[in-house]
Amino acid sequence: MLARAYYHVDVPRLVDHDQRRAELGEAAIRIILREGLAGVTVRGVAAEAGWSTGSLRHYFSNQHALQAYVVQATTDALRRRVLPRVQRPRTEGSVVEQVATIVEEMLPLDDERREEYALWSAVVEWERHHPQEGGSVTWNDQRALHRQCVAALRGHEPVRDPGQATAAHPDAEVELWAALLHTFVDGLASQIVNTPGQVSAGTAGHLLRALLRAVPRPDPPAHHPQNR
Amino acid sequence: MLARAYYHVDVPRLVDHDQRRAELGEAAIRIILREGLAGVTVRGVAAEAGWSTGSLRHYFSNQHALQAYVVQATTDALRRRVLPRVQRPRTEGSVVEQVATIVEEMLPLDDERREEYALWSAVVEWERHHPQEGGSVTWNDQRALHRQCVAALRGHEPVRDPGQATAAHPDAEVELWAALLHTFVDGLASQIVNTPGQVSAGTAGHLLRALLRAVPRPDPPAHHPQNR
DNA sequence: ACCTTAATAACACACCCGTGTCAGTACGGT
DNA sequence: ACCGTACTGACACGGGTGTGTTATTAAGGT
Repeated sequence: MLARAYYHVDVPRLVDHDQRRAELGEAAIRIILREGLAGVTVRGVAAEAGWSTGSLRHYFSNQHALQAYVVQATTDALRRRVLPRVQRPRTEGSVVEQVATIVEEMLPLDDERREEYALWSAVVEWERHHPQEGGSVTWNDQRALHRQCVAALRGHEPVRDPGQATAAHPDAEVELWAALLHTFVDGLASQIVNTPGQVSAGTAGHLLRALLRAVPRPDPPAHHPQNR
Repeated sequence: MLARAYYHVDVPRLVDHDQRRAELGEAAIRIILREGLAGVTVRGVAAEAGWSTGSLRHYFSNQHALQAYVVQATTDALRRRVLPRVQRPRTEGSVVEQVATIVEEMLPLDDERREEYALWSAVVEWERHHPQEGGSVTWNDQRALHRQCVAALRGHEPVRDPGQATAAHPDAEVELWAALLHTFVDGLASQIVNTPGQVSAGTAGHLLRALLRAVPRPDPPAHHPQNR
């Protein structure tokens, strides 16, 4: 018995657990988009993946474990999808337009980004109902996007002289405007999804650019140079 | 038979239906605050009010009818509670401070306003899942608050000369800043409830006042005149 | 070739839900 | 005093859910 156990221990026999869990995650994401995170039930996910509940319970002992994994997998997938788009280098157009295109990558302006936003909202909702002592995970991503906005707003300073621009715009003020922008983006996203007929994608773009134009700059340009 | 029906028709016999429905509404509101709108079940509300499901179904034939009534009652209650606070006349402090106190009446900064915001979110969520052809009801309230912000921002113009201020600040620009403020408030509320440890009431107040100070004015004051 | 064991699937149990039905109760008009 | 009717509460049915148990299957090491 002991000798035999020595041979068999730690040998995954048939299937790749991680791959199976990934399949489950994809099925669960489809359900989240269809019915929300509350629709992620043991039976429902198993049926969506074409399994039985018993098989699913071999990989996730609890509904809680299942949902926790799905939240984690969704967060990772969103990071892989959204971050490259946000961090894509931008050189064309005015600075206002550059920052606007960065921010618009995060807004639910078309079906693809609406899906991403719905998944993101599900993750945030999960974290709100299951606060963990290690702090919020999504808030770290929020801060990453926050830093992205900071970097973009630094580019908002006079482009000719990037060396001493920090004197005109101290870090504190840039941080403040990044925080304002961050909050404004959350509000825009909230309005777009909550009042679909009232705030359209075009309206959101106009509001966003209007706010960006109001960011104080050392060099006041002509009247409407960055308009279109 | 016909003669008797003539005497009995339209005579409510024992209880006041409206009052009973109001009792139900209060019980349902307690459940919404505890478990969300999805927790408003026929059985749950009846138990919360101390009734049986059969009695409840005498007043609401469906769960849908129950929830629709609860949403309507909640909307009315919120209007009665929040609007007077928002529309309270403000004369003291700088204009930035006046507008800030107006906006802060709508933010979930303490337990009372957190409750109101939770109820409001439940109503918005209901309207998102049950769009009605008559347009959004809550959007009308949003627009009322929007107009309140417009009026407040008009006061943001030079106080000495309210007559010709409309020339310096045309209506379009005031409308734009009111919309920006409206969106910003939504984002602030969203951040406060979604990331409780990260955006405190004080942070929200600072961000709000920073944005308000950035509203362009014809008369640039001294460096930090309205700071405290 | 056999046998252990992971993997799977089916079922059972208890709970909660919406909804329908129906018998009992109490009030108000006659 | 009586009777109809609004009101009330209890139960039943069908469906869904989480979770635990158990039998069946198949693969891999010996």
